Amino acid sequence: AMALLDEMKKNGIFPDVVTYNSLIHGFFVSKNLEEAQAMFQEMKREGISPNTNTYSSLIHGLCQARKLEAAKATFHEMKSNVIIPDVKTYTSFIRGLCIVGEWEEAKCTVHEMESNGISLDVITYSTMILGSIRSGKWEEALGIVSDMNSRGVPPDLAIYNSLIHGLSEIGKFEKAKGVVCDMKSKGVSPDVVTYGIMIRALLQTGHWEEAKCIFNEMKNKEIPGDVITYSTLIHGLFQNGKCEEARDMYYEMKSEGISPDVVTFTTMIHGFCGIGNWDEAKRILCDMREQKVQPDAITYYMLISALIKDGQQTEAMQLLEFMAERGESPN
RNA sequence: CACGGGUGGGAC
Repeated sequence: AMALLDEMKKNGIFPDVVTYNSLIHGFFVSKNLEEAQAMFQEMKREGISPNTNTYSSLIHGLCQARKLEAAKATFHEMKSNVIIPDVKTYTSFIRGLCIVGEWEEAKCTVHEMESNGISLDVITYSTMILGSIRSGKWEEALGIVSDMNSRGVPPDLAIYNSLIHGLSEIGKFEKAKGVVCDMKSKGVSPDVVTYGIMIRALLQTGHWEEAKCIFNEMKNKEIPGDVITYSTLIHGLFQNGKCEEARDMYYEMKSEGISPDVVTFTTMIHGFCGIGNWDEAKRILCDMREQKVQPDAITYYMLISALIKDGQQTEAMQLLEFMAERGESPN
């Protein structure tokens, strides 16, 4: 990108605000914070005035990198240069505040944007909902959802999923179920992710039979499970001591034409090693090899620990060497 | 021109 920039300058095509905005954005997404900021300084040196998008990119990049002080300073600079922030500028900044846990400050910023005549859009609301959940304010999150409904900005699938996920994570599973009912009644259909969240939550709380019911419900709704759904089920069934059921899921997914991936294989092998069923574990390893799925660092870690726990230190060492030979570096 | 949010799986 820099070579191209040089080339254009040499050919007398001078970068404008759009060029610089692209560069700033590009450097931020490639995590080159200093370069991004250098581009901002360069454009100002060259007498090119930053616009709303320039500041939005900077604020977004700085917030993403958790440089909130710098983001605040940039936002301040923007306003003092009378560049008007838009909904995206505000949303990026609000998200940054939420990321670092400055929930009250985030709410103040929302008031500020509203008093400047900028309405929250679905993404701003989404940011606030996630922020409230992460600050432990799940009641506020639910309140924002009802605000959205009354203000004619209905929550989308992403918002419902993040809410259901957040509530499940903090053990508010009944509330999560309530949200699933709400979304259905508002005509937003749960997708494979929604079901995945519910299935995982049920399995983690020991409700494996109910998890299977939900899985059947999704199949009846013609939402086919994918490799993640099956891996979640397999893992959870093993955790619940339902090894036969887990194995059935493995064969079911294969018969559905869904190829197990490295996570599925690792989960299966881990499950069988955990109960000392080495024969089954080996069978899965063979399947994995046949399917040409490469073990990753986690697979090796799991196998090596299983061998050590079984007193097979020599084999564990051999596996470590093998892993290195295969170009997989131990973590 | 570019640009903002969110969503499920494995070892520890």
